Amino acid sequence: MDNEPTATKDEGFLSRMALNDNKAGMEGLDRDKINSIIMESSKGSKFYENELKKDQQVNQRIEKMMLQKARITQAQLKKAQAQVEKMTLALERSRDLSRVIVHVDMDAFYAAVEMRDCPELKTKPMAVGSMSMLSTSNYHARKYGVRAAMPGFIAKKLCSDLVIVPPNFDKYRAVSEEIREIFADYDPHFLPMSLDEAYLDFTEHLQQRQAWPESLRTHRYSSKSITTAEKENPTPKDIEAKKEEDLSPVLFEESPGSPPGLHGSKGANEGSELFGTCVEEAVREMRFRIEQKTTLTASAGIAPNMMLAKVCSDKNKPNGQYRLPPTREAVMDFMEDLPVRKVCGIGKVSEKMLNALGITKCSHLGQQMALLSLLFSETSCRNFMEVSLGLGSTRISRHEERKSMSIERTFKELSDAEEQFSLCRELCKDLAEDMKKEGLKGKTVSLKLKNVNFEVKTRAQTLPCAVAAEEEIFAVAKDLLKTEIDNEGPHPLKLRLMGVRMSAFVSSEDKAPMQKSILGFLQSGKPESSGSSERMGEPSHNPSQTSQQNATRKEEVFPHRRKTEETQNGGEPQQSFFQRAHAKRLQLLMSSVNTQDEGCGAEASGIPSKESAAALNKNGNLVPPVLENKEFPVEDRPSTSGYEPHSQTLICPVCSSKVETTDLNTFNRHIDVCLNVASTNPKKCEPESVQEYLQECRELNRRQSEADEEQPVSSGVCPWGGQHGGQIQKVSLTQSDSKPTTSQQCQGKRSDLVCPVCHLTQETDDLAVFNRHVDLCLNQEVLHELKGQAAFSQNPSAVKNSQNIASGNLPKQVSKGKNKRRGSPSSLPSKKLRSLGLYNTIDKFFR
DNA sequence: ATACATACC
DNA sequence: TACTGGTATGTAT
Repeated sequence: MDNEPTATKDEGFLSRMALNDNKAGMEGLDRDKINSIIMESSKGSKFYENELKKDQQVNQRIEKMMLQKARITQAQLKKAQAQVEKMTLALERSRDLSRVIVHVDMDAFYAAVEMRDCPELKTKPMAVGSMSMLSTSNYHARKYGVRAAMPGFIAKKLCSDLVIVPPNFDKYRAVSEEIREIFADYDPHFLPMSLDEAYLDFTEHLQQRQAWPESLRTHRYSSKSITTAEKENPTPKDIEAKKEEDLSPVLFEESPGSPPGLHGSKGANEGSELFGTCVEEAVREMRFRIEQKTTLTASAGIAPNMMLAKVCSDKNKPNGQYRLPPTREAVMDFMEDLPVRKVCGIGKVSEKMLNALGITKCSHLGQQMALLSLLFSETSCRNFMEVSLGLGSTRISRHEERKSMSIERTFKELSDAEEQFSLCRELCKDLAEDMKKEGLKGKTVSLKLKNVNFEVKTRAQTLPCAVAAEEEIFAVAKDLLKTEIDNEGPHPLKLRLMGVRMSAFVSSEDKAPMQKSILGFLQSGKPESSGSSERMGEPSHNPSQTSQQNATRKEEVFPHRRKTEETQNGGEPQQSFFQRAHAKRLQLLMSSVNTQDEGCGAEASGIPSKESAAALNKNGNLVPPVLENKEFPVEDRPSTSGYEPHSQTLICPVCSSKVETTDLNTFNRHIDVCLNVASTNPKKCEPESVQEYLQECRELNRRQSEADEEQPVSSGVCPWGGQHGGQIQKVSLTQSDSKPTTSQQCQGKRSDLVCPVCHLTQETDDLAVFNRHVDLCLNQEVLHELKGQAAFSQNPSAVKNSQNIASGNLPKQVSKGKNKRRGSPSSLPSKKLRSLGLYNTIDKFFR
């Protein structure tokens, strides 16, 4: 009594820790005893503590929800009710009972495979997995509460006789192939959910099946299953018996199975069985064939949609099937008492939250929709509503493209930074391998860390260009990791898991080169006159040239980007110079990052990759970070732009993405990563080369400074106004003095527009004129870079004050950085070097 | 876009 | 001794 609070807490907590007898069949277990063993085994562990913590968080979420609920007025509820009813009607109208969806699920798959291949196991409680984690258990073991996702050492406490078999995934895959062959006979478009599970649309099959002769519906008992029997000439009856003998041990004695009456060989030849034409017969036939082929049993659910089929397949598991008739009434009856937890997608947490609202059965969902609509997100609500009505997908579609690929590893305890980095590299290597296998390239790299207290952290960075190579991934991952290590201050990160994930894959078309656009741009040959109207993503209007080198490159350049731009701009180039500059940087990045054949390799477009990769580095350094400004069209820059002093979002000058931090170190690290990625190269530069190169750069920089003095740069007005030859301007959070005031922006009475490319002040108030200038600068840069010219000898003639673009242009930086990284400074044309001027940048790279 | 949580197998 | 690994998606910022 006095420890009532504790008891209460434990009570709720049990829902998290305790075994879930909800999904699998373990009725009549000594649940309390099992739970107490589980708790005993867990208590005090880091894992347990973390689970407790998570549970508290859920409780808080629930509290918050309850508070929200308390604040709901009758009027709100009434209004919500009206909407819910409308919605319900609409959903009801969409109800489609015409499809026959089947969900098939192998019984205790991994365990069953192992038992099949090792008969001694059949009589024992066993599980597949390790002392740390089990992936499946057989039905003997389940009686003890041993189940999937339970650590083996706890399972051992529940059942000391438990045999733990390490997994043989190759074997499971092979079996999976076998059953999938059968699935395909019933639905060639079946949707596999895992090795042992799939959705099938039986609708078509059933239509055809009606006309099938018996011969097509007759299936022999395979010799395989008989092999295990001792009989030489088994009769069907013997086989039935044998089946019971051989397979039942896998299952509970009280296994529902198929009704014996349905089995048998009525009307069939000896050693074979005839199946009818109805759904149930067809599904039973499929399961029969699976069993004959693999000696493993499957369970199935038959229903008008996927959600229901899934629940149904669980109903008579193991080795059974359940059909829900396709009538609204049957469906609604079925949902009536169905616990919400049974529904796919409603897990522990959702269940707990719903329970807190008194919702335990699916019918409650329907009754409480008005309330739910005020407490949950639209997506959740919609889902709840569909569930309550027994609705679900009626068409199964093969999964589209994968969205991410990842690898993670759990290990003992890793606190040494060096080891962490090398582990990280390992992961990147393996991931890169996997990516290569599927020919994927992604833009987002995520790092996942779990410390010894089981606290999980993820850190991600999105690049402007898709990458796939180990080095490219590692460049990002290692920096994310470094940031975390640094953030941990003097203490080491004590990790138990590390993972790396790639996502934001480019679609296959997008993998095609973007640099073609640069080429096309070049080839279009009229940069001056049409510079500002020739968008970066625009494909060449005269595809004539590059074809030899780019035989494989299609002229579909930058497809999705172009689409976007056209949509937004109505085909007219109305981007701000920032947008255009961004596009340009992207292109440069694309051509420099991917120095390999595929993707947007520079070589493919005829740009020597050495030079282009360098461009990246320089690029990044040249362009100082910018405070965020979402809109940014110069023409109508809102007064609330990122120029406001209080703005705290920084924009990376390299990748142009927002960096959500106010920590300048973090921000700078981000920039480092971008730069590193761009210039990724496993090889280190030789020291002499480096020295030599730096020397040259300093020299150039000196000359440049002199030149700059003749063309003073208005300081700081333009966020890109890198006055120091492109050194990265460490952003200070108090930049108010360097930002134009609102009134300046609005009144436009200023002559302080600075070209972000050439860094020269443009004496014009006319934004159109200014934009034209920037266009020309950008175009010229690209042109000259691609033509291998060292510096711009010409200036956009249309705009005054545009001479001497040399010091800060992006392409030159590209050349420089890359060369440096490649460790082949000698190959760097001195002309190019001359145009660099940014030894600080270089320095940074070499440090 | 990023971080974190939930869910499923 | 010991509580996974891979993917998708939802929620919140």
